[in-house]
Amino acid sequence: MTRPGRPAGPTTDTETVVLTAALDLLLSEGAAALTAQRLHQVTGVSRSTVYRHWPTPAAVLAALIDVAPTPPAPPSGDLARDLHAAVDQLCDRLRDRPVGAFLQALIVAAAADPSTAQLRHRYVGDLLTPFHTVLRTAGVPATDREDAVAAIVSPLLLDALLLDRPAARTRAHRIVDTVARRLDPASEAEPA
Amino acid sequence: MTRPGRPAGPTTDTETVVLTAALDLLLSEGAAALTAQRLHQVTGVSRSTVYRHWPTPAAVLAALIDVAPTPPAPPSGDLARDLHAAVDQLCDRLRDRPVGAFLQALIVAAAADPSTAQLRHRYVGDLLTPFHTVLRTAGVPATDREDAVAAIVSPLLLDALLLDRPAARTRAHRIVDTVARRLDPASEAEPA
Amino acid sequence: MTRPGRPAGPTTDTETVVLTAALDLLLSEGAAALTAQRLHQVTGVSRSTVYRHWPTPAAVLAALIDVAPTPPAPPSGDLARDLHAAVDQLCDRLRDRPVGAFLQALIVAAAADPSTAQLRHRYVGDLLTPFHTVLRTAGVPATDREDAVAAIVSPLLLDALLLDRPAARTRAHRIVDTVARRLDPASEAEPA
Amino acid sequence: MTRPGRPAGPTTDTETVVLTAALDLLLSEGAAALTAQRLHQVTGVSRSTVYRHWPTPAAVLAALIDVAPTPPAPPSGDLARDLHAAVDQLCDRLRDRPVGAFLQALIVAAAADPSTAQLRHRYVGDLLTPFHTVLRTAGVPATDREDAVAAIVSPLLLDALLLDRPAARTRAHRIVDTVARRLDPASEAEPA
DNA sequence: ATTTAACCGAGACGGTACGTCCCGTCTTTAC
DNA sequence: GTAAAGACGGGACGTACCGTCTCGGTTAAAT
Repeated sequence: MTRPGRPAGPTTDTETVVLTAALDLLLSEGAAALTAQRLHQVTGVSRSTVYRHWPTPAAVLAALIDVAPTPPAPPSGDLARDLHAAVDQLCDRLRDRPVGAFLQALIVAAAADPSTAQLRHRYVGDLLTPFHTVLRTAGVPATDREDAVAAIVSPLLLDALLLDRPAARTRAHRIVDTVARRLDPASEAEPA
Repeated sequence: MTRPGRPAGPTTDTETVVLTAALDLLLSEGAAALTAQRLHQVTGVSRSTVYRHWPTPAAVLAALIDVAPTPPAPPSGDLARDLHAAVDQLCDRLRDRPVGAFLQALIVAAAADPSTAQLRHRYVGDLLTPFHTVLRTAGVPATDREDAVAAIVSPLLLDALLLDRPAARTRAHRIVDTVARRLDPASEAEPA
Repeated sequence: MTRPGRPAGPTTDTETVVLTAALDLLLSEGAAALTAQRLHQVTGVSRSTVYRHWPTPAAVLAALIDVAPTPPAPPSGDLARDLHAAVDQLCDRLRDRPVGAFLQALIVAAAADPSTAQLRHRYVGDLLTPFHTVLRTAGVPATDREDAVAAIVSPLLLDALLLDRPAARTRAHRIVDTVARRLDPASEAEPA
Repeated sequence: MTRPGRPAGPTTDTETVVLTAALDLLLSEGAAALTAQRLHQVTGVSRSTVYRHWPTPAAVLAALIDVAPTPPAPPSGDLARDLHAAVDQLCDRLRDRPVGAFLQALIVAAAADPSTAQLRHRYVGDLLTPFHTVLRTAGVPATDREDAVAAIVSPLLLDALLLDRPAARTRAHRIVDTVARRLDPASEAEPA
């Protein structure tokens, strides 16, 4: 990583600075704040520079999402325990990480730039992946898998997206119990 | 004590003209198009007049929602049949009526005007009401009711909101079957 | 064809109410405040009514000027005394009455409505009339009369119009002395 | 400690273009035309840019006045001749240059922005300066000086301001004769 | 007493200007 | 080659007036 030319200067990594501030902005002011103008005001980085790196607010959003990728899924155990673990992890991310803000931002961005839809689909897919993995590993057939994932995850996302309330973790665990009991009657798991 | 002069009230049917166009705009261009400017361009109604009637885009949205109220709930039968009916009705509304667009618009509007959240909560509540009614009539306890409604409705809303695909009607019916079988083992209803 | 209607004129004293308020407005806020809107706010008289009576702000101004006509000139005496009296009267009007405000208003109004110029010329003429009368009575020839009136009156108007300071009464009297001494060397009048 | 980047300063001659057009506008349409909107229509320069340079019409007016400064006073000779020269110069400026329009504009501007008064006082002062200089050089005491300047200049300004007629040059010269004869009886100058 | 028209109030409507803000592009300069 | 500074055109925004219009209520005069 040799930088040509410019010998002096602290060479602050502009992208890091801006993206960090962008994340703060997204969480504090919402998706509409991811503007070149706004980022300039917050970071001091010149407006021209911001435009050069990310020509559109959607690009900033995409960069943000790429920067904070989904952490690897839990190893594995039996069906019920793994589902509970995945629920806990998703609830944690909905609480601590900007997953909710990301989802809202992805909808808001699509209002101005329809091409964002693809990014949104990918992001939702990433959120669902752990659950699909667990169920597929347990040998659940595709249709049942779809239904189960939908019944478990959708309510959590809806809480964050439409009702502005923390993810109903215990309700999600109850639904997991129901699902697990139906798909794998042998295991009579207890809620976490 | 009647004061002289002409009583209040808009003489013309400006509101009708604008709201009709607003609905078209919302469906064709999304929530960001519900601007006074845009409505003026589309309807020919003066920008001042649009502002006079609805000072903010959120007001237009609210008026639109009030104009298209939830149709009355179905009469009643047994649990499974009523749930299936409610699912069908919701899927129809998601397909024919701008429920999906409304939901997206309500999120977009909240980005600029946080006071829209209340409107959004009310709207989602109205969507859930039929299901709650059916389950309460059948004597299902509150907690189970919450879980059931969440498991049934959330996936449908999420399809419209995040994945831009038509409501997965058959999956919803399968989930209704599961739920109904668990809550009311007597009925062994088949999917419609 | 005798109609049994009500063929009378304006019954109420709306005009009085509005014009009184208009005068106050002119003095307190300047010529730009003589708006139908503003008069409505101040008087409570409906905007429509104001428009009905005076279609344009210039009309209000004209009505105001007609309402406050120049009081009759002083009877007469010798040249110097009469000139001093006229100066005093003009200074009083510049101080107490809205002559200064009228002049400014007449210039401001002309910016929006060039037809006001005629009104302005008439008004200035009325202000000069007493001086011309006095000098003509004293037998001063036309050219000298013009010069004398200009030298005496113009500085007073300029103070009010351009320099926003009270009329320099004593200076005016000094100029009158100079003029009178030159035009009528017999009279060695003392300043008032 | 030179910071990187391009230093300030408008690259193009936008200001020249706009101010030239502004002068034309002032003379052809009056003070009320010195609007950002109007300047944009006339010059093609964007409205934003006009606002960026002169946030208020009064600023445009001030810039115009600064652009056309008073030319240097005449060298000097005896009292009467210098006064006649100053009168001629002022009459020329009232005829050729927009002094009359400036004065009207300064009054109109004050109607919307009282802070313009200061600018107006300064401008009138500049107009009077040559006369004061001449008289002071000739040793005329302060009070007489004030009277003389007022008697000579005020009629000229009033013609331009209130009566919309060309400056009465010959009358001004007659008044100068009278004044000079009184202040400096040695010189029995004839009108130029 | 009834008619009749002048007067007035309330306000909807289209239109225009205002001043502010943001956006995206560009050029020029400095490192 | 990258960053900073900022001028510029363009456009939307929300507000404020303006002038016109219609509608409805009141009232004073003339029959």
